[in-house]
Amino acid sequence: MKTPEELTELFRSTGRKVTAQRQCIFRVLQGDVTHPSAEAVHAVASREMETISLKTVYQTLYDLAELGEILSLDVGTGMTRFDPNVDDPHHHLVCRECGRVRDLVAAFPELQIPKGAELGFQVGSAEIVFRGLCPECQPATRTRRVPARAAK
Amino acid sequence: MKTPEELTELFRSTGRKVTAQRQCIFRVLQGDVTHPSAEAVHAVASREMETISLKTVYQTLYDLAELGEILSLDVGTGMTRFDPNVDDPHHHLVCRECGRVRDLVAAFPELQIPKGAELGFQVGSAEIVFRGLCPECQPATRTRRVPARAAK
DNA sequence: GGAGTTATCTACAACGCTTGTTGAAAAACA
DNA sequence: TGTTTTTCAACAAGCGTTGTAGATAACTCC
Repeated sequence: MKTPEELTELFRSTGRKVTAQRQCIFRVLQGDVTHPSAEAVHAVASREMETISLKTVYQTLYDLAELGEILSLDVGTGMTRFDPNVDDPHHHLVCRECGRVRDLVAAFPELQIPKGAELGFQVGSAEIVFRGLCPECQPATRTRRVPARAAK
Repeated sequence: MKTPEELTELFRSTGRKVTAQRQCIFRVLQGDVTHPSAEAVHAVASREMETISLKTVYQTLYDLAELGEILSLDVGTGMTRFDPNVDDPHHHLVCRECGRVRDLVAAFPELQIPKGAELGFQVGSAEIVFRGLCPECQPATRTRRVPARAAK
């Protein structure tokens, strides 16, 4: 995601108006690595602007996603999460206990679909969700392995 | 997923009662590869039992998922999809136009998380969603490639 | 800097998917 | 068949999200 100042420019240059609410949201997202939900963004923004409405947050997040400045994700936690990191190609780690989401910065160019298995689909991208336990939700001991198998 | 007869057994042996509605749902799911939503299952079941309620469908799907006979998936199409294929380890192809979902039967054992990139997560599984266009939604020409890169 | 134009704001209501509640009905077991 | 217990259908409500309204603020052009 660009800086709040650059986003101000970008919004203006694409015919969008720049409001205090929007700049507040830019600031909230800046450097956020928690993949907040709209509600979470709203909660933080509210600390600075008590009257900001959830609808405004949704609208601005939608605009940012349309401009390619953030990603909207559905990782199965029940609500859309937003990711300001659009520069590093990455996938996601999702805690199956608390729903915490973190970026896993890595490309997997070796991901080859076996011939014929694509069933006629014209595949454009692949998203990987790694499920497990975040540091806070882990019991005492800790091991590490990645059996890339079936879904949820 | 087991056969309707085996599911009947399984339900009884786990203290669940077997009703006509449930057996109807077993039959609807049997061999379904379209990853139907609860609504879709309900629509098909309704053709056989006009009065079957959506709630009953949800409840039965939930039971089947609990018994490990089906998988419930969230692939970002706005509603939970259900997959009776729990025997083959597989991932999913999702059409970004129509939301169609198909199984991609393949394991990717080469999916290694770079050291340190897991941020302390204890990773247990990986789900891959391949996004693209299904045969029905494709324009005339057709190419094939899999740049496994960033998310949605 | 001010008036006009246009987008955005808040507040509110409604949406789609899913789940809780209820009394009635049906399955299991004797 | 009678008794117990689960499940049923119908209804309403919950959640995250989106539509609508008039009021307000940002931008443009003078």
